[in-house]
Amino acid sequence: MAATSSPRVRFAPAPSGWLHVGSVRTALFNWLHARRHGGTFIFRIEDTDAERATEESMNSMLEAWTWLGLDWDEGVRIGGPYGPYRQSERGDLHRAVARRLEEAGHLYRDDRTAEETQAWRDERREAGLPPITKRSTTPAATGDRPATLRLALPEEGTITVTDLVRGEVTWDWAHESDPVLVRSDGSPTYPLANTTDDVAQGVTLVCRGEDLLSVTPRQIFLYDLLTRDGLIDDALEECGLPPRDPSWTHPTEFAHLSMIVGMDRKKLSKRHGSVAIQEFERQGFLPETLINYISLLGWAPGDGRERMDRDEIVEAFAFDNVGKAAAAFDVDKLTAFNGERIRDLSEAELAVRLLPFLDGTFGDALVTSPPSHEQQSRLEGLVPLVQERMQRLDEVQTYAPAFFVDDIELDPTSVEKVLHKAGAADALEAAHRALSALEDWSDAGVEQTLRGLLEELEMGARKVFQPVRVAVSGSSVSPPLFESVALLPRQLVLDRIEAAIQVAREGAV
RNA sequence: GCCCCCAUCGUCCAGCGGCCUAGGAUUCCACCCUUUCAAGGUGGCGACACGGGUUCGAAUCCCGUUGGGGGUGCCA
Repeated sequence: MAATSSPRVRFAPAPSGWLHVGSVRTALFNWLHARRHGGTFIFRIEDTDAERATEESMNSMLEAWTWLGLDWDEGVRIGGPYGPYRQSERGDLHRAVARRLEEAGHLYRDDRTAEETQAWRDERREAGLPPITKRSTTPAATGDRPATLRLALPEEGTITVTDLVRGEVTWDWAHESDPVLVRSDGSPTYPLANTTDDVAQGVTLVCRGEDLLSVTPRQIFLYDLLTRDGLIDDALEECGLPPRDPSWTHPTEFAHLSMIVGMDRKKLSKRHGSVAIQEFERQGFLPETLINYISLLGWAPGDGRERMDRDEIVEAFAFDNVGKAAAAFDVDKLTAFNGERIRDLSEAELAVRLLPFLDGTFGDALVTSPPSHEQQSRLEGLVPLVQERMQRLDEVQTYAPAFFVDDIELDPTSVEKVLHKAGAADALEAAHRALSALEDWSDAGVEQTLRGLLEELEMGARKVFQPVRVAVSGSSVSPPLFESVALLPRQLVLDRIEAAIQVAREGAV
């Protein structure tokens, strides 16, 4: 059937905390697979744990995903034909499914409290026995206290899953503990909700983190129960939810992605610097850099390409070339990629991207929001001067003050190293005189004038240009000198040189 | 403890039995360019975890060891 050839995949995060790089990698690979094969990418929110799920977290995840320039075809906010897409709004369905499963004899009641179960597990472990809960060894519920509903998994035999990245993996049912599907308070758990929704929404391929690999056997077992005898369809109808497409079965393909770790091979965490996507935005990483870099964590197109845009990645993506080993997140390489991408931007585009780092959105406000005409043209003049010396957009903040603030502070080290050296005051006085008289206030004009000083003073370029650089930019490290001078108003440049002459004289005494 | 997964330069990947004296990227170092810092160019350092097999031949296949990771929840 034609309908089944079009994949349906989902990204289904639990909304607690921020979206971080590990989740983005999982979501991205799902998205890539959908786009590569003309499929559907579903953004579902799994907020069954009322204790941890927050609205704020959900919103920030959606924002981060959007910032990355990615979209979704069905899901929260935009809806779709198989909603709702927030699990908390599908509780009726999950309960209806549980009731039918129980009626069919697949579930059993376990009325031990969480504490009792935990104590039992500890005992088993101490005795060197596996703490596996099975129907045959669980004491019958008495009926007079709240009980959980557990799914009765097979007691023996094996199950083999063919994973797209891991190959064949086999488990022994005897080692699989019966999962709780319904808590003693009647609320559905992840194993129930996740599985039910995958089936109800026609998911064809499940791509997620390796941490969920061990959960796959019970999930497949459940998929089977749900689709057998139209159980899911009856439950859907009972709850007044949209029916499934008749061609759907249940997820048949799995892809478990390895973890992303820090450079120390430990689980990625705050200790490794940024993990939240918004943090990268704030630091001046381009969304396209993140997409490119993250796509290369555990995957490569196979032809040696590394710098790729989104469409190129979509075209080359395949689970066949996804690696099994955990990948370390290398900020240095990400940063190098980012620098290259910044250089690839047009000057106009870079100016737009730089604005949030100048208007106070991120960091100090050096320009008004929106910028004045004067500020805008100054920015446009600044862009070509800084473009090739930035790895991250936020670095513009080290260069920008000299161009947007009248009073600059002179860097003490630069003063010491440059202004307090013999000849500095002479060079500055000569520069002041020459620039005062300059008629053509342009890159070429300034260059010609300042170069002319070299012969006149019989001094080396370094001896002449460095003092002027410190005077005008405030530091011995700055964008190109002539262009910087030409970009500023003459009077401002002359004032700065004059101020620097005072400093140079003081140091010489 | 038990179950499962993983293992090529510091890091990310290529390699899928002979093309490998192991290739690219990144990092680091050197040199060139240069008025600073960059960018750019050139070159260099740097890895098949270990031990057994299989084979004419192994980074590639099998077994074991070691080392990492995940799971073992009324979290997801």
